[in-house]
Amino acid sequence: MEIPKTYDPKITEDKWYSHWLKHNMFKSVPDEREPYTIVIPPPNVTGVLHMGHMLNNTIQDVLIRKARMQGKNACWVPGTDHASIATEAKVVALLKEKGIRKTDLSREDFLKHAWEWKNKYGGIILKQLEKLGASCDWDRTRFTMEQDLSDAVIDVFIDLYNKDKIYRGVRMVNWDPQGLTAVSDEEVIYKEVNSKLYYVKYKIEGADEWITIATTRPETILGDTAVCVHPADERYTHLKGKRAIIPFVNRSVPIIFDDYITMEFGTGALKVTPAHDINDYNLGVKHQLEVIDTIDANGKMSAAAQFYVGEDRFVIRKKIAKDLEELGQIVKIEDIKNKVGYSERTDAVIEPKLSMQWFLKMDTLSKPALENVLNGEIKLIPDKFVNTYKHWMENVHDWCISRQLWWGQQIPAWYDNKGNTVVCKTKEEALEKLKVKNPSIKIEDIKQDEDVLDTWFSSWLWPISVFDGFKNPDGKDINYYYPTNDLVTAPEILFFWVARMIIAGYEYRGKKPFTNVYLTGIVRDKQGRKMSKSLGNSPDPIELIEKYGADGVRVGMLLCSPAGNDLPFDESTCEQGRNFSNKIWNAFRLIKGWEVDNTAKQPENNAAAVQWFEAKLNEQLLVLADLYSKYRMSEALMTTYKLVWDDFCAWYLEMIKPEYLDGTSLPIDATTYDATIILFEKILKVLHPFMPFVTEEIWHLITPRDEKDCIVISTWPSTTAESPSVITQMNVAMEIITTIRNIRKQKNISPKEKLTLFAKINEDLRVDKYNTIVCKLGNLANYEYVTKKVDNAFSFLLKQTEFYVPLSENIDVEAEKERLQKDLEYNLGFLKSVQIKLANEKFIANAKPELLANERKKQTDAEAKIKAIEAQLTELN
RNA sequence: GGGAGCUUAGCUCAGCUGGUUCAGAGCAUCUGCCUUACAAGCAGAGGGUCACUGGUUCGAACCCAGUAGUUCCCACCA
Repeated sequence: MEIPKTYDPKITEDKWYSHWLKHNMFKSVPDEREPYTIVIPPPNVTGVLHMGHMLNNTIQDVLIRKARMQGKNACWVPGTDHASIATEAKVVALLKEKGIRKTDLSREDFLKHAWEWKNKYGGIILKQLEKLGASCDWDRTRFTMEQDLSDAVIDVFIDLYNKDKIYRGVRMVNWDPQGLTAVSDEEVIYKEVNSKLYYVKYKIEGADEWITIATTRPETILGDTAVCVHPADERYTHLKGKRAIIPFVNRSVPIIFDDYITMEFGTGALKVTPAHDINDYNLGVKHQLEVIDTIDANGKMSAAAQFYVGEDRFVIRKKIAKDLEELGQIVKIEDIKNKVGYSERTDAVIEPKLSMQWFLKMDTLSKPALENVLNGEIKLIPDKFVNTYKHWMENVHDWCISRQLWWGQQIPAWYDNKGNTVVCKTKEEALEKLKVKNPSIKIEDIKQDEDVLDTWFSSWLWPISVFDGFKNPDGKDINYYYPTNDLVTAPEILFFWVARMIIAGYEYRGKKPFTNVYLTGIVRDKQGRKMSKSLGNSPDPIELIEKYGADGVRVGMLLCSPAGNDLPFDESTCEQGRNFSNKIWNAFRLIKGWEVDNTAKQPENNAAAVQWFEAKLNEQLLVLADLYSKYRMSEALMTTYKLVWDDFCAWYLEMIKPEYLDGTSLPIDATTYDATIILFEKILKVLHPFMPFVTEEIWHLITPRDEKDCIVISTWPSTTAESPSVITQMNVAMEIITTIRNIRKQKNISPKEKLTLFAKINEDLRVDKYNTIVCKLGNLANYEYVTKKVDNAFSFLLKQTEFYVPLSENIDVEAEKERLQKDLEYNLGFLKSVQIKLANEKFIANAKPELLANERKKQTDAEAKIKAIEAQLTELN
């Protein structure tokens, strides 16, 4: 059979993925083995795969595949998040296209549309993960709004309410005027923007005097209920007890004094709008100011504003400034930079707004979550994030958990017609409970709270709820898989999600939810910008897979992604990944093409090569184990890459490759061939977590196998004791080969021209079994030992052995001398530096004994080498 | 405003508790090869005052201080 020259991912990827699924190779059920568990950070159900997911899920897949091969019961739980605000916004937009307004629909009808949408499009992202090769146990796919998970959310809410950790109250919250809901502090992103600072003068009541305030938000003037200055500010002390007149509305408001004011800012006088600024609100509470809510939920001026009613606050900002100017009340306008909060989900400017919301008290809940990260029970990788985590957890605010949306878990709070509230699961229960306070109540009088819970209030339970830990707290699954092992996620959601999962884990299982948190970097473009849909700078991962193959893209992503460092993504690394797939493919093609001689005895050089590569592989497996244990994924990949490309392909295969005679290939002896197959299969296994498809394809082509005998469930190669001498001996042979190649290059000798090599070597240093290898890879006709110098030959020195390569052309004696002289100087310098060290009493006194011994050895080695060079030089003269 | 991190070759990064003349890897570059596994390849080579300044030390890319640049997190300055 003719094997194609290049590896074609298109004909292998779908084939193997469905094969794996067909044979349930990703499936996990509890058994006697040690579990290894990862729960996926559930992507938004509205999402499509982006580069961040690619990175994230590639890492998870590498970890899970490796664990599976190491004999653990690997379980990767996939799923999606209902993402209430994002999904609701999407459905609202979709309905709008059809000419339907959300307000025209009942809650039930809207939810019907939303579920329809979810059922139709909600699975896209999971399908895309299959393209990447993600080895999730798809039978365990969960959705944060499916029945069991929603039940868990509601139970937890009720439980926390009963524990007095949840309360309801009117607070200043972050209002998203586009999403029409409150959002939590964490969902507000502050950006620095260019603004204008308007200096506006207010008339002092009953006096021919004005006070000038400075504001960036003139549109809130209509809601002003005071002017505030610092008590120590002498400019304003005479205004004690006076009142100011608010423009347009002509409202008389008190001038109050509070040391909250920064006298240096603006004019030192602040307009106070308790309804639309958190600081002003606090001042209002303190000084018992009236609260006038002049901006409605949509960010438009409300009736209470009296003027500009129904117009957008930003339109009004300009208009009001112009109108004030006409009134002669604008003193000046300055350009300033300030920070404005934007909604994480809708990117609308956040409006501080007073409203009735539900909150979760975080102070005591967060304690164990902080402790157990600080004491290393839960590890953050890289650990620099511990600081950030600590800071957040120590300053954590109460969590606003209610959202004015329909898509999500509706808050299980029930109200009667007399202002009574109960929290419980069903309306019927609520009726019973309310009857206590309100005996005449009928079920029709009971209304459920309209709000739903923050999405994160469901996803913080994810590691428990995916295993039915709430429905069945003593169940087999939860007890077996929980705590999970590794969580792989982006640092952006460390507080949103990771911290809260830890809190929930301790609160509801009394145990951590996971042991290691691997925080990936953020994928950026070449200019360092974050990849995002709005910037359009993110390549489509699926297109990349089409172009380079899933294995190529996986390698490309991982090559440049140390934990926690941002990843400047460049498509060229995917190209490197694709080339690597091809390299492996061609190694297979070479081996597969050999003719095997079952009777031939294994030549000594082949035995040496096999022995060497076994040692090398063993050595690198130990390196890999160490790197994996430290979650150094890109280094583990690079180590694998070099092992395969350099050691296996460039050296080992070249060493044992049968020679060609008269246009036909000689057969290879069966011993070497069999050993090579075994080694190659080990190589494939080591590669498999990174490159599942190409390795599976070759796995089946290199050896005929049962269809159930897949590399996915093969066993990770074991290691033995190290044999460093084999490696160092071969290193010498390799060095000789490289030097000969170097000489060819320098002297312009064709690689085809056979050379002869003479070595003036000590008997005890000779290891003859490598000589044939040297001859083969150096393309030598002869390799002979001599006892004295060879004339008219290029010479070089390795490990105190002189080598000579006789050349047809005459040796340029002067050039040789010069080269040797340089070499001599280098070694003299080196010797000197060692001698200085050894002459230093303090060094002798302080250095570790093994270091000292090493230095002494260096000294004798250098001396010997110098002698050898000097001898060569005198011979030349 | 507070805090954390980063700065090593053209690019992306290693360099563990200071100790080989210590400055490394991959990619890119350059040179020579269409050598029957692979030009998506082979062989070879060149590239860096380890951001800057000072200190500690027998010895500093590594420890300390300061400076500059840069990234991120937190915070209610109108």
